[in-house]
Amino acid sequence: MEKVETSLFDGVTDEEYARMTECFKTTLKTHRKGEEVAMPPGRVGVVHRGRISLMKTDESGVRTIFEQLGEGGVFGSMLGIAGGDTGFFLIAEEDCDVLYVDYDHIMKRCPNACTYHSTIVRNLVRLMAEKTQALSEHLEVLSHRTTREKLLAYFRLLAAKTHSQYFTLPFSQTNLADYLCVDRSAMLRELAGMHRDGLVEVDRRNVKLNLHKSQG
Amino acid sequence: MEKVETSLFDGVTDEEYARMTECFKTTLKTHRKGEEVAMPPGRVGVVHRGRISLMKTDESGVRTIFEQLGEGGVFGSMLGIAGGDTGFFLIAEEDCDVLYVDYDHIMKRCPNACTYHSTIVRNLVRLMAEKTQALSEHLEVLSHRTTREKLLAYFRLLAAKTHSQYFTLPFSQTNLADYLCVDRSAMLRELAGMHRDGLVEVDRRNVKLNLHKSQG
DNA sequence: CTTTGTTTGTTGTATTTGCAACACAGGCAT
DNA sequence: ATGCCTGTGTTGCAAATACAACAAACAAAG
Repeated sequence: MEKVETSLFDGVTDEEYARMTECFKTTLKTHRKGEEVAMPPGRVGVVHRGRISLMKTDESGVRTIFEQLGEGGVFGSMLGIAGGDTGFFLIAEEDCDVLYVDYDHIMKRCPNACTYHSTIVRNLVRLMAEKTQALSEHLEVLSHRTTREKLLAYFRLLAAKTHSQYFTLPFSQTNLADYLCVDRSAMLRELAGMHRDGLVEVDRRNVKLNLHKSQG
Repeated sequence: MEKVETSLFDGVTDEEYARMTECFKTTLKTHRKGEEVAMPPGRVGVVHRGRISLMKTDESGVRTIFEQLGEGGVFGSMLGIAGGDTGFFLIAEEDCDVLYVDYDHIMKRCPNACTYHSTIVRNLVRLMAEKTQALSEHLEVLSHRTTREKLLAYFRLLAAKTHSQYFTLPFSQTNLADYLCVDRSAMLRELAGMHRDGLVEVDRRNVKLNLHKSQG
C-alpha cells in the first residue's frame, strides 16, 4: 500500500511505513458524504481526507456538534471520546478517507524496539494536543451565557485563525446553531440584531466581522 | 530526588527515574490553596498531589471553570490549553504539588534511545486521553440548553462515576454555577424547583439524585 | 468572642431564549 | 417542469434566564 500522508506518520520513512503496515494492521476506509463513519472499539481513526463531524443526538432529538475533524483529526474510544452507548456518532461532511490503526499496536512496547514506533506515539501526542485545543475553543465559546456573546466569541476565533475580518463558516447556519447549542431561530434573531447594531454582516456562510465595534 | 509517583512515570523503574531527572530538568513545585499555579511556556505540568482548577475570567468579570485537574492531570500550552494572552489561569483548590517537565525533552528523539523515554510518551498519550474525556464530558453537559438539563446531565455523570445516587460535588455551589456557565441564583432557583419535583436533594456539597424520576 | 470573608439562599424584573409554526429560496433528481 | 429536501428567514408567546440586590449561615483568622 502506498504511504498515507497523515501527520500521524510524520518523520517516518517510506521504508519504515511499509514494514509498519504489516505489524500495525492499518486499514484505509472511504466514506461518502453524509454517511456515518464507524468508530470501532480499540482502534484509532485518523482523518486522511475530507471532514467529519463528531455529534450527538439526545433523547428529545436535539442535535449537537461537538467537534469538526479536519485532515489529521483523530478519534476513537481509547482517546477519550466515549464510543458506544453515549449517543456519540460521526458523520462525513464530505467524501473522506479514514485510516484506522490498532490502539494497542501503537501503545504496546514493540518487541523489536523500532524507532519509528516511538515516532508514531509522539505524533499522536501532537494530534491529541490539537484535539484538546479544538475542544477547549468550543468550551470557551459555549462558556458565554448569551447567544450574541457565543456568536461573537466564535466569530472572533475564526477571524483570528484566518487573520481577517472576512471568513467563511465551516458549516451551514443550521449546523452553526447546533455547534453553539442554541435554538436556530433564536440565533437568527440575534444575528439580525447584531446586523442592526453594525457588528456583523452575514450572507450564507460568508461573514464579515466588524472588529472595532465588537471590541476586538 | 525520590521518585514521584505520577502516572506519567508508570512503568519506569526507580533506577531509570534517577537517570531521567538528570536529563529531563524536572521540577517539583508546591502551591498553597488559593494560589495561582504557574503555566510556564514550553513545559508540561502534572498534578502530583491536590486539585487545580483551570479557569478563565472574561472582560466583564464572568468566571468560568473549564476543568478540574486531579492527581495525574496534565496542563501546558503545548498540550492545547492556550497559555498567556487568552485569559486562562490555574488556581490551586487545595495545597498541591506540581511536577514540571520540559515538553521538548519528552518529545524530542532521545540521543541514547532510552526505553523509558518512550514509556513516558505513551503515558502522556494516556493522560491526554483522560483530559480529552474530561473536556468532552464538560462539553456534553454544556450542550444542554436549560439549567435543569445541565444540572441533571452533570449529576448523572457523577452518579455514574461513583456508582451511586449519592455523591459529593467536587466544588462549592458557587463554583458549580461557574462550571455549568449559568447564573448562580438562576441555578439555585432551578435546584429548588427540581427539589419540589422530587428529582434531587441537595445539601451543601452532598447530592442525592433520584434516578428513576430523572429518567436514568 | 469578634471580625472578616465566603458560601448559601431568596426575590423582583427586564431580557433572552426555546418552541412551534409558517413562508420562501435554492439544489437536485426524476 | 415537477416534486422533494435542505437551508434560510420571520414572528408570537410562554417559559427560562441574567442581573442586581439583599439576608442569613458558616468558616477561618485574629
